[in-house]
Amino acid sequence: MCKSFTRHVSLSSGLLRSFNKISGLVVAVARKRVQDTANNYGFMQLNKSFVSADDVAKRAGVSRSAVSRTFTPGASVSEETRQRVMEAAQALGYHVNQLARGLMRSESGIVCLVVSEMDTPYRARLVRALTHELQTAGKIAMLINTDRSDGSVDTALRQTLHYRADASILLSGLPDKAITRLCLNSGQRIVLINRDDDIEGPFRINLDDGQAARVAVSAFLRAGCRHLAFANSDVGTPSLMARERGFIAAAAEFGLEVRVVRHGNTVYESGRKIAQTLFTEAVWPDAVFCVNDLMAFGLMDGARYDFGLNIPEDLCIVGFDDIEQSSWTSYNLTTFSQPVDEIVKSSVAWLQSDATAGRVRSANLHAPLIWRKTIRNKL
Amino acid sequence: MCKSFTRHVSLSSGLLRSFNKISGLVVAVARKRVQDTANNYGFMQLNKSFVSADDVAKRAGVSRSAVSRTFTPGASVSEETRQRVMEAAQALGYHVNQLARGLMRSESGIVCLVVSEMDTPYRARLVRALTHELQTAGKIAMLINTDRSDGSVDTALRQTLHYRADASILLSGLPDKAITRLCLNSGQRIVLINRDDDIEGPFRINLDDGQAARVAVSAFLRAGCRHLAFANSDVGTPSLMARERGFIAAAAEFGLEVRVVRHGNTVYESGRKIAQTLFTEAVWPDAVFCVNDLMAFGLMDGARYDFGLNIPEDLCIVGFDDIEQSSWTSYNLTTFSQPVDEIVKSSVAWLQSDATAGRVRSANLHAPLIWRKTIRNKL
DNA sequence: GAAACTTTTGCACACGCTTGCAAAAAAGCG
DNA sequence: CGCTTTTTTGCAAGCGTGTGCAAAAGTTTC
Repeated sequence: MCKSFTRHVSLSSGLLRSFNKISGLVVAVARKRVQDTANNYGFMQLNKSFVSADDVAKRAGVSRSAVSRTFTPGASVSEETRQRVMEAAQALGYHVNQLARGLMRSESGIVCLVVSEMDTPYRARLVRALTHELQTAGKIAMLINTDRSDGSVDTALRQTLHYRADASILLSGLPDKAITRLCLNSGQRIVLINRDDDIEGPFRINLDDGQAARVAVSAFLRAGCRHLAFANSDVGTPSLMARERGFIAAAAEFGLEVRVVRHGNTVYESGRKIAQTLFTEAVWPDAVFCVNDLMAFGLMDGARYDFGLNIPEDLCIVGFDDIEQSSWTSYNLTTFSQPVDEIVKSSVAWLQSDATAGRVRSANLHAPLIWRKTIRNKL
Repeated sequence: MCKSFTRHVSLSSGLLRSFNKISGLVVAVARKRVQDTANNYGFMQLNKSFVSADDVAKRAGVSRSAVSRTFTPGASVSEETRQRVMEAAQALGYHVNQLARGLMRSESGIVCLVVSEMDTPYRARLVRALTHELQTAGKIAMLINTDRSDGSVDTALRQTLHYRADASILLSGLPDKAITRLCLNSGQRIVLINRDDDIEGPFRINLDDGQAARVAVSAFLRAGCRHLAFANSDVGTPSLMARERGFIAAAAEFGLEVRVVRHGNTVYESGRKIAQTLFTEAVWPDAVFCVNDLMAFGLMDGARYDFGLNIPEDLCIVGFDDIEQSSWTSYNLTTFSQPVDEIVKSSVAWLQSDATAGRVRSANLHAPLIWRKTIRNKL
């Protein structure tokens, strides 16, 4: 309200400003007094709501440009004024307003992570690694949760436009092509992780799912398994379907059929359900490739506790992701490892690469098999 | 570079703008051509890098204020102009620049989540729920990872100032008091989740750890346990220490001593290690309160696979957090449930509450015990 | 149809910052 | 010391938005 008051006083900009600051100061002191009446914070209250470069300039006795240059790497400032500015900034608790800076420069430094079900172990790990890497690259992550159903990815991408994000990284869902193009036209860069599609423009990171599936088949065969099954979710994500196709194809090369069961999401419960399906049929599988570790755990628990099977003696299992729980002794799951570090590094590297170069369009990474205890050595 | 060129052409603002737009268009087309030479995107290239309210105004034949008011809820615009504006905005792909809006209004709509080890199941769940709730409240979450060691929380809080966040929610770590005060003075609101401290100003959410510990003790006693142990990490987080103190005190009321073991972080491995410590001693505990579910799993696996114990016959266990894995059959852990929904709701509600009211300072929530299978019924 | 009132609209300034430009200061040089 | 070259500095315009104010347009009332 003191703001609106200063509005219709017609003074020179300088006078108005200092008046504004003084009245702001009064408010701050008053507010503080309510909170801790006992203490005497007289000195600390010198900063108003948010300290601006103007304030620092005034205190250091230099122009605002000097302040700006002090905080702009590579700008021309003499060592002396830089010192003075830094000192004043320190005293006042000044921080460059990135919002305003982003307004002038074309980049905001913001990168949006678009992700649903982010408490899934694999996703959580990815988000952690991404935020870390982005931070060390001088960027900051905005997290957009697309859990709710209403065309959420598109809404999310629109959000990224609101905040003028430099880039968006999609860990889940696929946007409408029109929206994608809108983002690209707005100068935004887009990274798709494990969600292959045919849109031109985004950087796509994928794993060699087919290759992994082949490795799984030969591992099962070496263990003497003959009845292969594949546990998938029924959402039909491209990378999951690629694993399924690869597995079936590789098995076919050895003249084996694959019992495919698809159910629900890629979660523990689904694996559990699939175990019930598989082991109430006439012929039981002796090897199951689970499209994801969580489903593998559900399947293992189902096999063990509902049907009394021993793993790996009666049943061999392979998962995918190598989440932390896979190394827990209760599961000790043989699984394919998501190269999280590589994914993250290549994403951020691409974001920082020269926009005009535009050579690289995608990365294909390898997921190595981590051997633990859910595939027996021999028959 | 075409930008820098327009800079030293001295034209009227209007002309300069349209020139800028045209040259931007040329660049966009050129860039696009490289990508998909086959297609003809002639029409779609009409939008330059980022569409501004000016562009929309020009196209709709109204003033820029009209555009602004159209996108400002509760502003005075006639239905007719609103229509025209919306139409133009749609056609051009206009999105309000929240950065600029945040510059004018005092609030940016940004809320920072400060968190380390965010791939921990409990933290991940909290982050997911928080981002969701913030979004439905019209705010957006910025994620700040404080994994690296260098005074990271303080650095993080400084980051939140850079982006003029309206608020920060701390899920891990505790900031220096000076920094906290700086944030508060800058008009930022702070929420501390499960990290009690004595700073005046932030909103603090805590659980009744002492009460939970008492419940655990009586549950163990009812099961006939007599040798109580407490598995803690050695980082000394306040809430963890509160659980420890509460457990010891409650046991003391029944004349029982507690064997306390502290080790490492609150992770699986630490629980595993603690099992090795406990079961290589002369007298074995028959009940262990683990400060967190992850440690409980490690301890269970250690007890089962390293020492051949049966749970709950030989050993009763209680955890804390009720993460998803606790309900998996391999563990089936009896544990205290973090009231994530309540935590999230009360945080966001406080953020939206009137700043000047300032009545509420903290919330104390209840963590109910979820009964599963790691405490036996009777002796 | 004029007066009184309400709604809508455009102008212009402000938000906090960057940056090109030209003037001022400092440094180098013969 | 004067001249040239380099570095530093302040000015002012601009980024894209919100909003008070007053003028314009529309509406009601008598």
